[in-house]
Amino acid sequence: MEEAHLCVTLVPLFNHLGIAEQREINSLVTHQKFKKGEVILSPELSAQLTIVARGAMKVYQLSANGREQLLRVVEPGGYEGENLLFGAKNENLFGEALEDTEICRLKQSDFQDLLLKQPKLTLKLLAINAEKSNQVEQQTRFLMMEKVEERLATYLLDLYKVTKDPEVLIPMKMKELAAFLGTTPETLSRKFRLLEEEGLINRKGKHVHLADLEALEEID
DNA sequence: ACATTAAAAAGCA
DNA sequence: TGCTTTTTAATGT
Repeated sequence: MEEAHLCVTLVPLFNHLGIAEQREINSLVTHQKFKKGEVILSPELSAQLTIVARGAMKVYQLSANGREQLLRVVEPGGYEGENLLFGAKNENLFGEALEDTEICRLKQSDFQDLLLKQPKLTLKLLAINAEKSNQVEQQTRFLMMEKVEERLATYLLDLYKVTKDPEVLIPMKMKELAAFLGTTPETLSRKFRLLEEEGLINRKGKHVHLADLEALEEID
């Protein structure tokens, strides 16, 4: 029994169930390991529930020009693909391992059987999905803002609101932040420099000091 | 205003 | 050092 890998117990969706049910679910699940950079989810292989047990998976879609639009980062306990299980044919949805990552997959038919047997699961799924659509709202709120400057300022202020500290640390690579904000690393770099020249921020790599919070709020 | 392309500079293992 | 990430500059949409 080398598998200390009851990923079912890690997942909010399942971990409120009794041990017997968890065992049953776990027996339906297949485990996979991915190395950093490997593709976990692609449009063809996505008719299954994918759970992150360890590591992190970024979920993104490709826009017309082939640029990626990052949607979210799924961390241990999170999952992706539940809407696909109900028939929503999300075409260009991809998932990639940000680091060495362990994944559990549940087949569509098995998952549907589970929901029939465990009505509690259906409610839990609904609740967790509601939170998820909130995050999607936040993302579309970024894309509705016209200027990159504005999106960047809003992002920095969001980090500040979380920590209450004007010394902020960008938690991802600039390349990924650019994708998150819907722009390129080049433009992002220029906007950072612009804000620095205007005296609104100081930056040393990924450490950013928010010098003028009020002015950042007013960008638009 | 921003993207794209190319290339230099800076970081990191 | 050799590879990856970030920045700078020139040019295109």
